[in-house]
Amino acid sequence: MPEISAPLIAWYRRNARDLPWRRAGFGAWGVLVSEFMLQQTPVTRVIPHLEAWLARWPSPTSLAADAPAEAVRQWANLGYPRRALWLHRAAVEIRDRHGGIVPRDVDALLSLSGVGDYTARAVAVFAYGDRHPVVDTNTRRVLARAVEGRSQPGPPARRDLGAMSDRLPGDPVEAAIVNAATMELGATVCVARVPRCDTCPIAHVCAWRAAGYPDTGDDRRRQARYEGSDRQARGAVLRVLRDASADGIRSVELIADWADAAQRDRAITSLADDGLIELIDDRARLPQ
DNA sequence: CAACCGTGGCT
DNA sequence: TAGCCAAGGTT
Repeated sequence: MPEISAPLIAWYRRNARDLPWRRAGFGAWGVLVSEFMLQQTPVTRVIPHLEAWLARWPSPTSLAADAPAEAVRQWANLGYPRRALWLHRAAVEIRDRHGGIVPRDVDALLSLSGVGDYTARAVAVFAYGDRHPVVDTNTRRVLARAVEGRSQPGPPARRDLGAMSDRLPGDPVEAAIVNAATMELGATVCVARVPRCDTCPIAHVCAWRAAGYPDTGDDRRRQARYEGSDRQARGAVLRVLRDASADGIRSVELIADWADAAQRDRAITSLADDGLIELIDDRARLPQ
């Protein structure tokens, strides 16, 4: 496969979106918060929440000083609210184990709650400028097409990290740009549904294009239906408690009119198991 | 490894 | 409209 770094870097310099976390001096805490919010949530939805979050909690220690309930409430309707809980836990861990400074070491980052392979390396690379492969769903789609000649990536695998690492320049600054540019290309040009190959800076070396854009199938798992799901019930419970006072409300009044009573009970107990709500006597509330 | 975990916009 | 998709992580 020919060199793709040079055209990617040139393209990125001209076409990168102006995103808050790309501003100079945005800070490792801001990058970490942004990466939590960006897990499975579109950029356009994240930006206003990110700015409100950082205005309220400009440091890990400021967040750690508040109750988890405040994090869950501030998270609002961003989705996957356990990310709010994990981000709060990570802030406590950063305060207690790292002197309030977001760690730079990948293994230290990986040990934080809610931080996995992607987020750990994204912080190390984009906040600190170190040289690591950063592999997200965009990266995997770009590599699947440009390198493997497939229409869609397979399920995430550990070897994706090595595959990306192999094509990073040796210079950490350039490597960081290639990481960001590959993600950006996947997010804006080499998109999942209708790719814009006519404007792609690496079309001339794309294996998928060379093969005539074959439909190689899609072995990704389909998302479970949301309507009528336990997740929907959990979301409804949590929405009520976010809007309630700190005392919460009586458990029997939680989405009392939910059609499936067994599902309602499952939602409440599983949320309590997850630590997203507390059940005290006959009441339910966010975790204090 | 597969299942599970929210929410909203887009086609 | 119903399904797809989104800067993933944990169990």
